[in-house]
Order: sequence, then C-alpha cells, then structure tokens
Amino acid sequence: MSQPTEQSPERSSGRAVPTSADVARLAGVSRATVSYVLNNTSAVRISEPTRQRVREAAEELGYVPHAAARSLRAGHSRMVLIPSSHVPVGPLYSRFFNDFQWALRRLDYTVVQYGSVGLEAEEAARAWAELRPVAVVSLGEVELTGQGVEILKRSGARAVITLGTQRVEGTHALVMDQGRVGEVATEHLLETGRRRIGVVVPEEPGLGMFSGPRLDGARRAAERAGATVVPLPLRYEEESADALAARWRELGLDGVFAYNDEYAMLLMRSLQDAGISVPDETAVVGADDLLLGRLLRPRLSTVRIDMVLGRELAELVDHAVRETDAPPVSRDLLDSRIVRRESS
Amino acid sequence: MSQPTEQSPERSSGRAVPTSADVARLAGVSRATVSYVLNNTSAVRISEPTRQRVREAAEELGYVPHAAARSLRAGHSRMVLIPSSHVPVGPLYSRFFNDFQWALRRLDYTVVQYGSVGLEAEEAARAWAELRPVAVVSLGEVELTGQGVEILKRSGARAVITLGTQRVEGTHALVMDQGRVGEVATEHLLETGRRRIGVVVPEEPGLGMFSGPRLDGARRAAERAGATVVPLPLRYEEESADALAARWRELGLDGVFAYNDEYAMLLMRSLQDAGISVPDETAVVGADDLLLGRLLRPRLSTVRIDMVLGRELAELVDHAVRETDAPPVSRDLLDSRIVRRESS
DNA sequence: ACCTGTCACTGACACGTGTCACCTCCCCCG
DNA sequence: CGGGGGAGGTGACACGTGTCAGTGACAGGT
Repeated sequence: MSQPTEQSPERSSGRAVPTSADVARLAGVSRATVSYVLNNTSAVRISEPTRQRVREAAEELGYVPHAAARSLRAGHSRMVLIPSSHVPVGPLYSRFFNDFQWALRRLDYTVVQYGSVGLEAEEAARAWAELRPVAVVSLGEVELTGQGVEILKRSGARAVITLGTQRVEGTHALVMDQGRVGEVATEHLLETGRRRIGVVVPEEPGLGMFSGPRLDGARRAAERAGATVVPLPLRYEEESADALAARWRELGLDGVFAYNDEYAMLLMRSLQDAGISVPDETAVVGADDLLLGRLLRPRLSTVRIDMVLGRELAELVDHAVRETDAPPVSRDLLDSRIVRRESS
Repeated sequence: MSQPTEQSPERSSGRAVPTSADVARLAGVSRATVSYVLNNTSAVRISEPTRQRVREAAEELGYVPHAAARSLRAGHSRMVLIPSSHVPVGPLYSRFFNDFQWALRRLDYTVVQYGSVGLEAEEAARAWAELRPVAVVSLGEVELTGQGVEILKRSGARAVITLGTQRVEGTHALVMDQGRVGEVATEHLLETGRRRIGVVVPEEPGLGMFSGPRLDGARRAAERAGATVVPLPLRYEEESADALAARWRELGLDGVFAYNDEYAMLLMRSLQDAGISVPDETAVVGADDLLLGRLLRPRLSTVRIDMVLGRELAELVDHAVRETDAPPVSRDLLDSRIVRRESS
C-alpha cells in the first residue's frame, strides 16, 4: 500500500525549494564553489567570472540558504533567545527592549522571541534548549530554576542571563531592583512628614513579580523610620478604586505609593471624588513618570525609573558568549529617583 | 600548522551536548529505536522494558532533541514567524497578541517573533525565509512587497498573512481598517452639529501607518456631509500641545478627533489651560477607550475598537496552512463604535 | 625534461534526526 | 517437518550546508 506522499512544497509554488545544489547545477560549478562564493569566504580564491555566474544563478532561482542546515553543520548558532512576555508592559520597557534588540542585531546576533505560555519552568527550558541558542535572556516572567539553567547550558548555551527580580544560580543575573522603587517613593513620603503610608498592590495576576518587591522596599524604608505601611489591594477598575476611597478615612493614611502612575491616577480621582484632599490630607506618589500624570491637577508626583541602555545589555550578552569562563556578573539595572510635583 | 579548534561546547559543561546516538549507546539499543520511543511512534512496536531503558538513558544524559536537525530531516517546520514590532503599541494590541500566541501554541505551532529592525522589505523577507517558517504573520510594520511574498512562498511558506492597513498581492490580507476609526469619530462629531473638525496627526515616526488612514477616514465622513477637516500635527509633549492650543481660536474649529486617547488627553488639558471650554466651544474625541480617559473632567469621549479574537486568527492561520489551495481570505479585523461621554 | 608553485576548483565527509525496508527470533498451525 | 506470521528491533539513507584535503592545469625556473 503506497503511503500518500505528504503534500510537497513543490506543489504550491510550481517547483521545489531551491538548494545550493540547484544553484551549482545552473551555474555549472560544484556545490562547494557556491558555498564559497555566497559566503564570501576569503581563504579561497574564486575567479570573478565564476563568482558572477554563481550570484546570477542564485538570484534567478531565488535561492535562500536554509538556516537549520547551516547551524546544524556549524554546530552552533548565533541565536539569542528571549522568552517572550505575556505581561502587558509599559512604554518604558518596550523602548528598552527595542534598543536591546537593535543592538544585538548590530552585533550580528539573531534575536528570537519565543513564546512559551503556560509551560512549567523545566518544560519551558527544555523547549528553549531544542533551538540550541547561543544565549538566553530571560525576562523573569517564566521563573528559571537552577535545573532549567543546567539543561540550557548542557544544550550548548554559552550564556544564560536572567533579567528579573532575583538571581538564579549559574546565570548572569541582571537584577531589576524593584524594591528601590518602593523605597524611594516611601522615603520621599517620609521626608514630607507622612507616617502612615498605604501601598497599592495590583490584584491583576502577572504583576506580582513587580508589586511584591516594591511593597517590600516600602516596608524597609518605613521600618527604618518607625513608620507604618498598609498594603492596599486594588483592581484596575473604577469600582475598585471607589470602594477603596469610600473606606479611606477609617484607614487613617496620610500618604500612598500607588504602584505606578496609572494606578495612582485611578486612585487619586476616586479620592478626590470622595472629598479627600490631595496632597493636604493624603499625598499620592506613582511611578514611571508618564506624561499623562502631568496632566492631572494636582500634578502627580512619581518615581522616575531609568533603565540601563539596551546597547549596554547587548554588549554584556556578547561578552558573556565570548568569554564563557568569566564569572557571572550580577548588576543592577534600574536607577530610581523621585520627581516631586504637586500630589505630595 | 594545526588550526586551533573552535572552543567546543564540551569545554563549558564538562561534556559534549548529548545526541540520540549517545542515548542509544547508553540504553544498549539502536538509534532508530530511540527515535521511535521518544516520539511515541505508534506504527512501530517496542517492548515496555526497552521503552523504559531508553527513557531513563535520555533522562540521565539530559538529552534534548535538536530542533534544527529535526526540521531539516522533516523538510518542514511548524514555526509561525511573526516579525516583531518596533512600535510601542497599546494594551489593546498587546492583549490580542498574547491571545493569538497562546491559541497558536494550542494548535501545536511554535511561535517565533523575529526582529528585523532596520532592514529593507526584500532583505527582511529573505532573512525570514532562511528560517523556513510554515507561515508568516506580518503585522504590517515592515511593509511586505509582492516580491517579498514570492520569496517567502518559494522558500516553503504555506501561508503569508498580512495584518496591516492595506492588502498585499498573494497573501491572506487581514485588514485593520483604521479608516473606520476616523470615520466613526467624525460622524459622531457631525451628528452633534460640528462643522469644522480638526484631526490630530502624531508627528512621531512609525505611527503614520495608523494615523494616515484615520485621517483619510475622517476626510471621507466630512466630505459626505460637506464639512471641513483640518489636519493638526502634534508631538506627544506638553509644549507641542500648548503651542497648538495657543493658536486654537484662529483655527476656528468646533470639534477635534485626536488620534487616540493619549493625544486627546494631552490636547484637552492644554485647551482647558488656554481657556477653551470643552465640549461647549470645542468637542474632543479620542480612541481606544482607555480607563484613564474616564478619569478626566469632562470625561473623554472615545472610539472603542474591538479586535478580532486571537483564537479566531490562529484558526485562520491553521486553515491557510492546511489548505494551501484555498483562495486568500481578506477580511476586516476591527469593529469600531463611538462611546459618548462628556467631552463631545 | 623535471620539479615547484600557484590558481581555480571539486569530492567527500560530518552535523543530528526521522523513517523505510529489512532481518532475526520464536511461536503456532497444518 | 515446513512454513506462515507477528513481535521487536536494526542498518542505511536523506535532509542542506560548510569546509578540508586533494586534483588538474599551467607557468616558470633549472
């Protein structure tokens, strides 16, 4: 019984996908020559007329090299794998990410974002390892265990870089010290004489990675000064903010750090509608320094977060790939400082 | 002169990257058997004890299959390539994108976002083709020419789907009819009796893809009613908005569609600061229905944009891959409708 | 006439995997 | 005793590429 052959690519476009052998045939040379010409191999001398013929043949056939075959032969790739995010991140992060990607490309790496939604940590690591990337830059959304790192390194990854809130064994850890954000905001509130400080904690899933450390940072700062911190769960909805504002007076807070500018704006509106005066009765501080925060009255005070340059991080990746022996670096990515406006 | 061997992966982790041959050796079986066991090939019968031995050997070595070798052998991959964005997109789009990715993964596709920043259209298409994806879903940020599509199809791509503002020959075109957004907003303004309508056009590069069609849509709607449209270039900065507001009265506009809610909020603040009453003197309409727009006073009217479900699009991709012969679909992605609040 | 070089190119192998055709037991039936 | 057949497994090839060693032709020197 002859198995029906799987529908070949030939069928869709009239002819099969051209390989370097096809190019060689058309140009009347060997496949090796084709490879030398198309890769501009400097160690081998090929006459100009032949080069021309090969290039024309490749052009005519629409030849495109097969990346998989290439990296199989080479034994390594120049792919940098970045497990992609499922958290809706802000413009700050988005800009950083584009810079980073662009810089890596300049260094001749191929950047691949790979979605592994809904996989367990080790399972995800295995999926990434299948692609045999030369480096993995994890943004901390999928927690990477020591076990996972081991799998990746065994599969040939020269560098594993975690860009999260905590360091993982065996990786270059680039810590985003979210705690500092909460600390800076709280210190500012303390300086203006506030003593009972609320900290908004978003209820949305997936944000815990950021909000937890920010709360901890606020706690640290408050503890040093003998002040009090009260966590305030909040959903990003008007009803939730109104409900919180309704019981505001019984909480007895004179200051609040609202996770970021968006939550801060939401809460501030509800406070004002409930007759709470900002900043006289309660000071409000956000984070991220969004333009929109400057449009409110009072203008929103915020924590401005300066992220490390994408180019800098790209160079670190490159360095880590080339010098596998070098000890894992571990440095801080963020620089946070208060921007005082009118809401505090 | 012996060429120094390139630093092997063996060096970094103590031993080389294990292959299925290593697993076979350790389990005392042939490589074919390993392949059958690890892929759960149903057509071949392998005894349970052997299966166990193979699995244990694989586990012990930390074996991970080599995706490149696999797809080289198979002649095709299940990779869906999505050229990644460099435009800072909003939460609306971000959510859609995650849904889409998740749905594709459910259908057993591997989603890869591939950054090709700064490449020309055809050059980019060639770079994508190297990966031999089974489908390409272009989000329209890199314009895909007919030439580019040809390259991709010749390289084996079964489906090319463009998700942009205009259709491209040979692709399944999913048009995001941004024009409708401008049309809906303008129609609303006309209904409330406005006759001279400003349309904010962001000066930021990369947004032209959206803003152009929106302006055109506004023009269409105005023309039908014999009303006037005035384009208003604006940078997303307070100074730019203040400058625009300063010469507002000489423009003589009684309504403005501000591209999206963020620009609308920015402009509305400047108008109010300049003593222009909203909506009495000038009505303002945004787009995207951001929560923050509801916090302003007056509350911002907006165009709510409902995007097609990610799952739906994933199914279209799957269908297009399986039935290459089917004619290219071309359908509309967006559904726009006005949400009237207090600013109009 | 013979060796030595250089130029321009080619033949053949390896990378890691999936799969098809074949092979060897061993059991069972006639 | 012969042979049919299934269970369990193996050998070998192909996928497309990069690269090393080698090959023939030709020129130039002795």
